[in-house]
Amino acid sequence: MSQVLLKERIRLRTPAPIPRELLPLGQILDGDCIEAMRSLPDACVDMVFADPPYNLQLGGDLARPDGSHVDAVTQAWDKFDSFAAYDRFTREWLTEARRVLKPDGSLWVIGSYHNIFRVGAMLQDIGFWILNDIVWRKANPMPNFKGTRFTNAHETLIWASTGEKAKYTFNYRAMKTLNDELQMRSDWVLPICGGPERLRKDGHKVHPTQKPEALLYRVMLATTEKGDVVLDPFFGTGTTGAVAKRLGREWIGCERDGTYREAARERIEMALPLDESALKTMQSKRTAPKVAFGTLIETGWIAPGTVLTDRKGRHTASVRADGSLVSGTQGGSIHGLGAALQGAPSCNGWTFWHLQHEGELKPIDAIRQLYLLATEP
Amino acid sequence: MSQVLLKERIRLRTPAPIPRELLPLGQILDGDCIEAMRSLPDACVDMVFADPPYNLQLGGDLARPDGSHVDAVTQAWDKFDSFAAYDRFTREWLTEARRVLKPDGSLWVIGSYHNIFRVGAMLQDIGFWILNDIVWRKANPMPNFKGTRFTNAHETLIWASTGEKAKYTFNYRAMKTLNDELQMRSDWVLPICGGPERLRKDGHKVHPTQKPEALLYRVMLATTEKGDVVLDPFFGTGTTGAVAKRLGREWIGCERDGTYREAARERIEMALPLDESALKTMQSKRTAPKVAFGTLIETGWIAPGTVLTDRKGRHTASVRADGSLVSGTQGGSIHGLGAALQGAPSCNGWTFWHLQHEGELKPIDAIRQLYLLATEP
DNA sequence: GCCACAAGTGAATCCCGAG
DNA sequence: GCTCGGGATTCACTTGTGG
Repeated sequence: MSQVLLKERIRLRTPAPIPRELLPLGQILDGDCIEAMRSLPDACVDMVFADPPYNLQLGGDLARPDGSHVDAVTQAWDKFDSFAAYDRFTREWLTEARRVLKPDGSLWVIGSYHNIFRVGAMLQDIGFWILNDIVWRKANPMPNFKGTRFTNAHETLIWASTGEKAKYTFNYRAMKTLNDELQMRSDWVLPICGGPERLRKDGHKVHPTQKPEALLYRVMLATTEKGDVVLDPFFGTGTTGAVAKRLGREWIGCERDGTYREAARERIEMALPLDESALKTMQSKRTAPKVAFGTLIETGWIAPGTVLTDRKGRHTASVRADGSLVSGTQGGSIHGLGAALQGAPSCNGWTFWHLQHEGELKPIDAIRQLYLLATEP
Repeated sequence: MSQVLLKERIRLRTPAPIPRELLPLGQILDGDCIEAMRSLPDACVDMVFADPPYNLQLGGDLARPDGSHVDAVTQAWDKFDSFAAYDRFTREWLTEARRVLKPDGSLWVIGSYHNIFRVGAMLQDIGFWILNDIVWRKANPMPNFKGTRFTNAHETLIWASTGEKAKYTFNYRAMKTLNDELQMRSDWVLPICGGPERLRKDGHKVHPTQKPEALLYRVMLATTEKGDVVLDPFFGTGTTGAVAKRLGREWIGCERDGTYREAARERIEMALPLDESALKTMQSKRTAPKVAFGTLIETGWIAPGTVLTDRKGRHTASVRADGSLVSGTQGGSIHGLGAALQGAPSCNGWTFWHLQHEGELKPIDAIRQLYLLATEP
């Protein structure tokens, strides 16, 4: 590593990235997820997707420390014990998840009303910063047979960054495209996992709570980049792995049940990765190559002296050779002058300023689009 | 009282009911809700509906893309120093709510991801038993203006009994009728409170977070009987009181803000019948299922990489992972790219684009029909 | 009166890289 | 850490205005 780069890393307190070959990519770690995660280095994964047990009877993990028998009379206290035990378990795996996450990574957890409130409160306590709660609205839920409550027709996911100020990945444009050019909302309507997707053996479900691949597809497409590493501490039959493989993401799983591990391996083996061109998604302007207004002047797409107006013709300005605008005695960048004339704190000059083009009044952003199209490789 | 009844009460440890004239029915108690609730006897109300502060923790100002200013919740009542302070507050009012609830009564709380996980965990800790979590899917939520997250399009309600073995009221039949003879689900689509229902004074909303009457209507119709007493510790402008009056329930409110109390009194006095549109909304069928093209990709009905053509095979395009299409150097949504390739101002991509399906060239709309058929409840 | 169009608004944890 | 400034970013619905 060059001295310059090394110094830069030290200055930014950014640890060197973990070499990929040191990570168990594409592997299902055997055993308890907390132990398994402890075998991973700090800050090595880009996303954690967790589908923890919902119920409070978690067997070995949640046995009382002293192994004492619970008397039926003390049932109320037992509940408190169960919640406390579940909370301890939750704190432990969330803490490990936080440790292995890169600072700019994010966490997803899915749960139902039995556990999601405890998980959500705990992850806030630990320092995660909730970005959204997402409702998976099941298109075809199981009815409430006894007619005693509302049909439980949804599950809740929490998406959280590693802290209030932390950066995170959100592929806004891809989500908007996926949702017919409307912003993707926090409620997702998706069918439950059934049909050929549902893993079965001898006519029985292999896993009781197999999640639909569509759910993981949206999660990963929204909040990871191609090549990112996704960790699933409750791997089950490997939905996370299968979708990661399809979408060109790396994955690591933890699962202590051998039957699930075996089913997951087989399944992921069969999954087909998408090819490069299909994986490309609509990119936002933020990540698109930047074009300065001055470039349009230099390259002759807009001539110096051109008169720009706002959409209503209330303000006019003239383009100068250096790409600045002048309006009366005021001058400035397309953004600065637009803001000044409106008395606004800020202004996107690209959409504020218009010009006559082919008989129509068009925002100068349209000219930029033409330029981009023409110079596209 | 007969000896038999008295013995029965003793056996069931059921205290004699509180005489109604000792309760402040139809009154808004002035002051802090915890103090106000302490003035009520034990086990005297059938339902508590609570809309506590959400502890939003908002940052600076937020502007819309057009530069206008978003009117945020900046009231002092939503400010807490820390999660710990919020938790203390939550524990106190929940404890009082539990005390004043009859054993067979139930609790409703509404919140957002900022607070609902803490409230949910706390009420479980205190001994409440969650019966359902309900998602209020807003028909018209505020968008995410900066494109940084999923549009926060829902709020969460928790419905809980006083304990695991407690009885509770659930009017199954009424809910099924309200939902066009289908079981009422845990996700409710309702518009936010606006229009003539929204209380305004001098052109400004009286309360920043007034809840729609349709929401309270469904809550009360589902989980109380006529004549039941409903307590709202965070009464605000009295949506709970207005709906209770409409539905023949008794109500008690707590509110420390005089302006809110005054507005609530006036409003409940008027007891305007729910207007036609609100009623219609409440009783309408679920919204027609809308399927985005992206959903067909996520759910595997159309694979990324699939080649689409128009009916005559003049144009071809390839499907990408986010549901966008790419044709040569051009990309876009099914509608946008269709329009661009034809040089048309607009295009219905669903009927324009076709694919080979079972040996025939079919419009992609046919696949959407198959998907709808398969996921129909 | 009606239609077309413009303007306003709702519980919101709402930018980010360069220097 | 900070500031500075370029420039990216909205959906459904209601109300008001002008013709």
